Amino acid sequence: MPAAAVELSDDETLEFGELMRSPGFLLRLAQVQSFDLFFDRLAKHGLKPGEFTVLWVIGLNPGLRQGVAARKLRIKPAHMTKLVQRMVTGGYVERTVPDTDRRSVRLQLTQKGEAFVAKHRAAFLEFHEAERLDLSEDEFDTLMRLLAKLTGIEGRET
Amino acid sequence: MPAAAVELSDDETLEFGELMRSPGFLLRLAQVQSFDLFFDRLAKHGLKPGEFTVLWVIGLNPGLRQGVAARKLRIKPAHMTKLVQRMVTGGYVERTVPDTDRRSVRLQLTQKGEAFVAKHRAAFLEFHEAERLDLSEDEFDTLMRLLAKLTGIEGRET
DNA sequence: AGAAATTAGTTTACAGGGAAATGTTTTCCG
DNA sequence: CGGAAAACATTTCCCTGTAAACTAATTTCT
Repeated sequence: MPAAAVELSDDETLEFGELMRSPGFLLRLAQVQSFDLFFDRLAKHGLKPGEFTVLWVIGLNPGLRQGVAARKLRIKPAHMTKLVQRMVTGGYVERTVPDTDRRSVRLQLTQKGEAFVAKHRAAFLEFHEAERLDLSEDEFDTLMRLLAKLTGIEGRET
Repeated sequence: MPAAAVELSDDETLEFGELMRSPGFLLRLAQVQSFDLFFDRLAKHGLKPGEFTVLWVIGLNPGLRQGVAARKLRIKPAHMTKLVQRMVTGGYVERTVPDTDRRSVRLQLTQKGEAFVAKHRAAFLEFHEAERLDLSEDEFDTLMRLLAKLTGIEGRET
């Protein structure tokens, strides 16, 4: 073998090159990490990120149309159907078909659903803090703002 | 019906509440969006984000150990095995089991693999720009920096 | 009004990725 | 040295989420 073995990455340090400028790549990494953390912290409460998010949003927007929720939360309609079915079966959500447009479905929390959200609200909010990892408060705010802008999301008021 | 119908979200505007401060939520939204854009732009080149990323990284780190790649790219070992198998079958990647440690597997691109990466490099880099959407250059840089910090990633030099 | 097109949600059939168990090879340590 | 434990990758099985086709209701066009 020649004198200098090819710059071999036998250690744990990797060259990423332009990947470090790739939003898609970094976003995926960050999201997977955040997901793992979520399970570490909240799985014991019986929370799954998608399901709890949907309950949360229905709670804040009673009478929400199922399709609107799917679009805004970027959940595919087919999947949303299953999610909602599970939540209805579990007794957390109620479906209503309004007379004005009988194609659509409106969602609202049952009392059990309200109670569930209320019960886990604190753990959920606290988790946001954990996710900051070692970002300063400013950095965290900036990150939230940029992600919101990137996704074109806009909540009402706060 | 009573005078003021419950604050009904029959329109398309949604209240997210504290979700707007949830990294996990915003990261997922951003990542799904980025993914969709990737397919819009690059599916015609036959590129899938995961696969191309792996090829890219192997190209930059010849002799990379499969397990290290899995850890760094946050791909589960089981999935990495399948990915690599496909790429070996396709003739893009070569696997070598070194004599010094016959448990491990080292990866490198074949000529075909090199050619493939070279061919699509431009489209891939250009895509990063598209992903900026309407972020300014400063905002984009900041976002990349914060995501890198959040994930604790570090490439060698730039 | 009545056919055509659009919108909403569901069903079915399938692919992608994950957890757990397995088969090897290597390291640790008495 | 030799057996236990660890490291690495693969295989098997399962679950989540997706695409595509479908049913039902509503709107549009003439």
